[in-house]
Amino acid sequence: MIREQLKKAIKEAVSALSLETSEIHLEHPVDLTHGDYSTNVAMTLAKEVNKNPKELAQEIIDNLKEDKLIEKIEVAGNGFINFYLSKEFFAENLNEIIKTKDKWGSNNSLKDEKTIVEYTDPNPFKEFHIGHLMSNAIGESISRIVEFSGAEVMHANYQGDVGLHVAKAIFGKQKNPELQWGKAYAYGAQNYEDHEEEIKEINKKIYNKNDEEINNLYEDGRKSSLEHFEEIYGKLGTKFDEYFFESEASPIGKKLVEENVGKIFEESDGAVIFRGENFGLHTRVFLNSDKLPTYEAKDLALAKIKTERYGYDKSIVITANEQKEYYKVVLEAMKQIFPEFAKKTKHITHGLLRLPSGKMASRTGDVITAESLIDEVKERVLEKMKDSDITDMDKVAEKIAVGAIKYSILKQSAGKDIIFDMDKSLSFEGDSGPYLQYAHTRANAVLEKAKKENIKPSTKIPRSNLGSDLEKLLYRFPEIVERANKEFEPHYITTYLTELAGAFNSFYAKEKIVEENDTAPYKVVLTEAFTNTIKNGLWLLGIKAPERM
RNA sequence: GCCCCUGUAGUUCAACGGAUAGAACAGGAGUUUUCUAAUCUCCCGAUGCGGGUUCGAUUCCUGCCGGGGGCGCCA
Repeated sequence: MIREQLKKAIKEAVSALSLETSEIHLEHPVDLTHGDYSTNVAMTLAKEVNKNPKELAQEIIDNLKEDKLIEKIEVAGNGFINFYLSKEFFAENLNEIIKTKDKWGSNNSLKDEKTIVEYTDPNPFKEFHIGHLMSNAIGESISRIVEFSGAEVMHANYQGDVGLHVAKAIFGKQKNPELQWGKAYAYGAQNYEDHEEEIKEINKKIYNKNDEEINNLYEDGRKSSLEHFEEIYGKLGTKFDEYFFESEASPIGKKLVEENVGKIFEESDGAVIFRGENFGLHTRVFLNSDKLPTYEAKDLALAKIKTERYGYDKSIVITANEQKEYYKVVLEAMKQIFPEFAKKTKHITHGLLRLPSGKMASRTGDVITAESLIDEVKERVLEKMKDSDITDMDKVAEKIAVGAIKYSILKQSAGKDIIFDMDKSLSFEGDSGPYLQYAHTRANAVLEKAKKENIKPSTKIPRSNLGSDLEKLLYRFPEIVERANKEFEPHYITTYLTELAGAFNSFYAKEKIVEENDTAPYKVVLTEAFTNTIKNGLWLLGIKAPERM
C-alpha cells in the first residue's frame, strides 16, 4: 500500500540525517487542499536536535527520493510535510479498484484466523425488540469487517431458552391463550409480584419436565419464537452459522463451578460466589442458593462449548453496556479456569436505542419490536416511492427501511446510546442510509447508460481539471477498513462512505459523465470505481444496495 | 459510598496529540430543457468549568459540575 511505502521512505530520509524515530505518524489532512498525506515528524524531532521544525522538514524533504507516484512534497503550517499524490497514482488505483471488484478494500491481516462472533442474542418467549436490532447491526457489520480482513468467521447466536422469563411467559399464556408469546411474557412480567409463587412453581416444572401441559406450551413457545426470529433475520440480512442455548450451557456451567469450589469459587450464604474484589472488581453469584447456575456460570460454560464446537482463535461477544462490569467479572473467573479462553475473548458493548420517552424495557411490556419499527419505516419509504415505476417496490422499500435503521445505529461509535428520532432517521436526507443507497443507484444508472452508448472505462485521458475529490477519497478505502477492523468500529466506514457519496454527488451535479468526448471514459472509470467502493462498503455495514430506488 | 462510561453548533453525530474543530438536520438564500432533485451550491452557528503535561490538547493527567450504567442469589 502507498501508505507503507511513504512511511518507509520518510524513515529512510530521517535516518539519513542521523535521527531516530520509532513510528512515522502519517495522516490524511482534513482539508483536501493540504495534500493527500501529511506527517509531523519534523515537529516531533525538532526540539531534540534544537532546530526550527520548518527547516528540519525541508531537510527531510531534500533527502526523499523521487517517486512517480508523488507529484509534490511541501512544508506547510508549523512544520508539516505534505505529500501530493500524482495522476499516475490515481490512475493506477482506479484500475485496481475496477479490477479487484468485490475484493477491493479487503486485506489479509487476519489470514488463517478463526473468529466467532456472538451477537443479537434474543430470548425465545420474549419480544425481539429494538435493542436486539442494535446488537444485530453492530455484530453483523463487525463479522463482515473481520471476514474482509481475511479471517474465517462463524456467526453465532446465544439464546435464553430457560429461566424465569420462560415461566413468566408460560404463566401469561395460561391466563391468556390468545396472546402472542411476546405479549404473554409481558403479561407474566407485569403480574409477577402478585403471582410469584405460582410462577416459580411453573419454573420448577419446566426444569423437571413433569407436567405435560407445560411441556407442550414450552415446546410450542420455543419453536414459534425461533421461527419468528428467522423471519426477522431474513429481513435484516443476517444468517447464523450456529445457535447456542442456555439450556445446554446450564448443566455444564453448574459442573464447572462445582469442580472449582474452594479453589476459584467459595460458598457464601448458601450460594457459590466469585470474589471479584480480589481483582479490583465486585463479587458475583455463580450458583444460587438452590445450587442452580446463574447467567455467570452459563457464560463460563458457553466459552467451553464454543471452543469444543469450533476451536476459535478469537471470540467476540456483543452485548449491551449494562453487562460491561458483569462481563469483566466473568472474564476474570474464566481467566482462572481457562486462561487461554479469556485471552482470546473480546467483549464489545453497545448503548441503548433510546426514544424521547426514555429507556425501553420488556419488563413493563412497553416495547417497540424490531418488526414494528421496520414496518413503520417501510410505510414511509413506500409513501415516498408512490410515483415510482419500480416493479419489486415492496422488496426495495424493505431494503431501504432496514438500511435507514442500520445506518442510524452504525454511524456513531459503538457503546453510546442512540437517540432514535423517528422523523430524523426517516427523513432520508443527508447523513443517512438511503443517501448512500441513492448515490449508488444514480451511479448505477450512469454505468448502464455508458454501457448502452458503448463508452468503455479507461484512465488514458484524465479530465482536464486536476484530480477530483472523488479519486482523492477512493484510494483510502482499504485504510478505512483496516482501521475499522483494528478498533472494531464500523462507524469509520459509515463516515467514510458518506463523505465519498457526497463527493460523488457533487461530481455528478457538476459534470455530465456520459457524453461524446474523449474525457468520458475517464469519468466512467471514476463512476465505476465509486460504485464498486460504495457497494463493498455497504456490504461491510450489512446494508443492501438496490439497483434502483 | 465504591467502580466504569460520558459531556462538542438549537438538535443528532465526527475529528488515529496537530493546520481554519468536520457533517447532517433545523433556520436563511439559491438550484431541475442534462445520466434518478431522496441531489447540488452558499450563509448562520459549538469543545461544561478550573488547573496541569506538551512546540501543539476536543483528545492525556487532575479537581469540580451535569448525564448514563454497574455493585451477591435476574438475564
